[in-house]
Amino acid sequence: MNQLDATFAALADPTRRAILARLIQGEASVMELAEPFSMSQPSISKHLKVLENAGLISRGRDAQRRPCRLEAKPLAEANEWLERYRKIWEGNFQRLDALLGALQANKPTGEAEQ
Amino acid sequence: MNQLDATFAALADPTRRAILARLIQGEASVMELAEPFSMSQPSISKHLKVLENAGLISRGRDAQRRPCRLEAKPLAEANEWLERYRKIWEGNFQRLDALLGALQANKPTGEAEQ
DNA sequence: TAGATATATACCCAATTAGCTATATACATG
DNA sequence: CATGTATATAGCTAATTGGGTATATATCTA
Repeated sequence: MNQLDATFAALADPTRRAILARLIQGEASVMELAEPFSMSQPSISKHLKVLENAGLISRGRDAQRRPCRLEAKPLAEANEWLERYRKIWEGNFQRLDALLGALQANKPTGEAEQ
Repeated sequence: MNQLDATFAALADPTRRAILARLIQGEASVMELAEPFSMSQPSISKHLKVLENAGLISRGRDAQRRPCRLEAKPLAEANEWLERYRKIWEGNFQRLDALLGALQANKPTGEAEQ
């Protein structure tokens, strides 16, 4: 599994995304990370292992604690991959803007706009 | 499965990312999309279904063909999610820059730098 | 050294996934 | 209408995943 595979796979789980979001505020122990979830400690440890294997977190040692910290570089790579598509979605948003403009100017059509 | 789950899960596969990359150039039929891969046609159809369910492509009808086109909006959402982390990785890159600067100024340390 | 606390590992299970082959469906054309 | 072309679906399998419980390991502290 290459880096991008691992990064996107790790991000595909909401528990793992929430853990990463928490780590924006700084290091945290497994207990602290587990607290918001109604999930067993081993399950959280498993999620942390997925994140660690993907290079999205690294871990230290503080007595019994193994504090986790965010390693954002793989996220930067994922972001770069997504950047290739930016022109396209901005194009789409322009079209959406145009549609919204038309709807304001004229009567609403009631048409699905998906 | 929410939108972000579905988007990231879809992006976790290199075949699917390659298909999306191909679609930047414009619409393509299933045959055309399958051509670069040594993979059966049904397997490609399955990947396309994953992309479609994630809202990353939509499909038309042109005689027997079901042309696929890119729908980049969910990618924009994924990008927005990643933007939260930008400050952090840019911080890391600064630190890396600082390290590189130090290495240029002084002697290399030979230390592992991850 | 004997707990207590924090974390990891082993193992089980059900669901999902990614591939395959065989077959069905949709449409075009001779 | 018969055949060819494009695509989808069904059904199989092996591997992976995400959850759980029980237990092991590591470290502090009394």
